[in-house]
Amino acid sequence: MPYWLMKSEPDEFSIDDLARAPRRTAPWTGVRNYQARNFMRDAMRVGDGVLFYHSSCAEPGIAGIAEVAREAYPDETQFDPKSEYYDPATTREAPRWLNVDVRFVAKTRLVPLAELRAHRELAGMRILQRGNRLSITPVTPREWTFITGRLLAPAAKARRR
DNA sequence: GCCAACGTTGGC
DNA sequence: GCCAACGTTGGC
Repeated sequence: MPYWLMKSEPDEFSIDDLARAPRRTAPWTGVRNYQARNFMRDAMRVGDGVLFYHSSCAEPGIAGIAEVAREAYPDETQFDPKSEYYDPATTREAPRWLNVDVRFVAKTRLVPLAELRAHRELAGMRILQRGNRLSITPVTPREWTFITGRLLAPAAKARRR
């Protein structure tokens, strides 16, 4: 199953906001980058795993786990002149921007960027590459397993001893 | 606030 | 289609 990392500025929409959302589900609106949009449109499927990443904040890093709850459909904010994501160039007939819905799975400890960088196993992650700015990036099954199984479950590891 | 990196725009 | 200028992202 495919896995993803999705960035959000916690001041705008945090893992806590997702946990408090009705049915713990929210539309991932505001993506205005074609590569990120295409991931949603072409590859994201219901049930895909999502690492919820907090960016542009005091403590950037992975803050929780979510899952794709609905496949891509037109992003309403592109039609709303009052929205900061308004796009006057798009139309209802041919919407340019899409969003998926994301459902809360778990809040985790904050795994800081520096910690991700410290592990060889994660060296290939898109988020760690120089100049990476994509707000949605694929995560390999290996990376997913390493992060969710090892970085996020120290208790389970301790029990095994 | 700085700055590197990258995407987009628009003139030609 | 090229490419310089400009805007944005995001860590520090």
